[in-house]
Amino acid sequence: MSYGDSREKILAAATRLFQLQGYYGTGLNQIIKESGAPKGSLYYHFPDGKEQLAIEAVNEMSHYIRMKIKESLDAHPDPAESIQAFLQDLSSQFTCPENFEGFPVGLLAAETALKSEKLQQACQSAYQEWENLFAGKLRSAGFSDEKAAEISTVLNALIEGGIIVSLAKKDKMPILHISKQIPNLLKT
Amino acid sequence: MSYGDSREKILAAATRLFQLQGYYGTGLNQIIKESGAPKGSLYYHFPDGKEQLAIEAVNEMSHYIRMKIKESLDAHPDPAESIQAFLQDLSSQFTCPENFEGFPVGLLAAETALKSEKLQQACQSAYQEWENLFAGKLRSAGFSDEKAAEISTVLNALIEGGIIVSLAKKDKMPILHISKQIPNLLKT
DNA sequence: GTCTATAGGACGATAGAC
DNA sequence: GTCTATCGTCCTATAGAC
Repeated sequence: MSYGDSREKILAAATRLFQLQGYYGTGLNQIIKESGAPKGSLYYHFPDGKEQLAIEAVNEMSHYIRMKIKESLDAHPDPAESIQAFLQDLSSQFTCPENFEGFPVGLLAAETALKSEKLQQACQSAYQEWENLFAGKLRSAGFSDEKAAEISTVLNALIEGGIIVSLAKKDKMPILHISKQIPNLLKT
Repeated sequence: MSYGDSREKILAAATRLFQLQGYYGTGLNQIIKESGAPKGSLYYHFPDGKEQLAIEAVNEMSHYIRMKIKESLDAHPDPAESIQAFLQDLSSQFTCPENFEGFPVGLLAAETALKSEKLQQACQSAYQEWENLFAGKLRSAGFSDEKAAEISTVLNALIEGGIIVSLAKKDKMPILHISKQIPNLLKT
C-alpha cells in the first residue's frame, strides 16, 4: 500500500531513535535518513511535526512493552517468576544496547515532563497501562487492590531505574540484581 | 573574588538546568542568561565547552546527593529507616518540581550513555559512590559484602526510577510507595 | 576576565511545484 | 504523496578588541 508504508517507516525509526537518544537529542533529519522514507513526506504524514511524531512513538513503545509484559505474565503462574522472566528478557538486550528494543519511555518522560504537557500525558498513560497489567497479575495471586497497585508502581520504577543504571554502568548486572530481589519484594 | 564568582554562578545554573532539561534540552545561552554571569566568560572558565560544563555539573550533583545520603544515613541507626528518610526528603520536592534540587543524574545518564564516553563515566562514578554509601550502612547492619552491594544497586535503581515515574505522573505518591517497600526489601 | 561580533552548521517548519 | 528549495531561528564555538 502506498499510504501506510512511508508513515510506518518514519514512525518506526522515530520510535527507535527517541528511545535511545531522547527528544532533544534526535533530529527530524536523522529520523528521515534512518527511515529510508521519502524526505518530503514527513509533514504530510505528521502535520503537527516533531511533537506529534514523539507522541505516536510513545504510544508505540507503550504497546510494544505491553505485549512483552503480557507474554511474561502469561508464561508463569507465579507473579514473582513472571516478572523475573520479563527482567531476564530485558537484560539480554544489554549485550548490544545500540540495537535496543523494548526500552521503556523513561528518557522521553524525564525530558518532557516539564516541557510538553501532551508528551507528559502520553508517558503517564504508558506507565499507567503497564502498572495495570502488573496489578492484575498480583490481584489474581491474592494481593489486595491497594497492595497490588502500590507494588506495581514500585515495579515500574525498578524497571526504569534498572535500565538507567545498567546503561550508565554498561553492564546488565544491575537489572539481574533487581530480578533477584523481586521475590523479596512480593513477600507479604 | 573576581575569579571564582562567575565560574561558580555558571556552574550552578548549568547544574540546575541540566538536571531538569537534560543535555540536549539545555542551551549554553540559557545557562548564561540564568546564571547572571557575564556573557563573555563561559569559554574562559570552561574552555572545553558544553561537555566540560556537563561533566562538572554531574560532579556537583554527585557531591550534593552524597551529602544528602550521608545526612539521612547518619540520622537513623536502622538502615531501612535511614533510607526511608532520604526518600521522604526527596518526595517533598515534588510539590514544586520546577525548583528541584537534589535530582540525581538519571536524565543525563540516559541521554549520554551512548553518545559521550566522558559523560557516561562521570555518571557511572556518581552511581558508584552513592552505592558505596548505601553498602557501607548495610554492611554495618550485618549484611554480607555481596548482599550489601547488590541491594545498594537496587536502591539506586529504585530512587532513579521513582523520580522518573513521579515526574511523569506529576505526583509524589510513587516515591512514597517505594519508601513503604524499603523494609520489605531489606528483610534477609 | 570580559566584551562584541560572527562564523558555520543544524534545527524545525513552510511553500509551491509536480 | 512526494519533491526541492528555503525561511528564520537556534545552536556551539571562535576571533580579536579591551
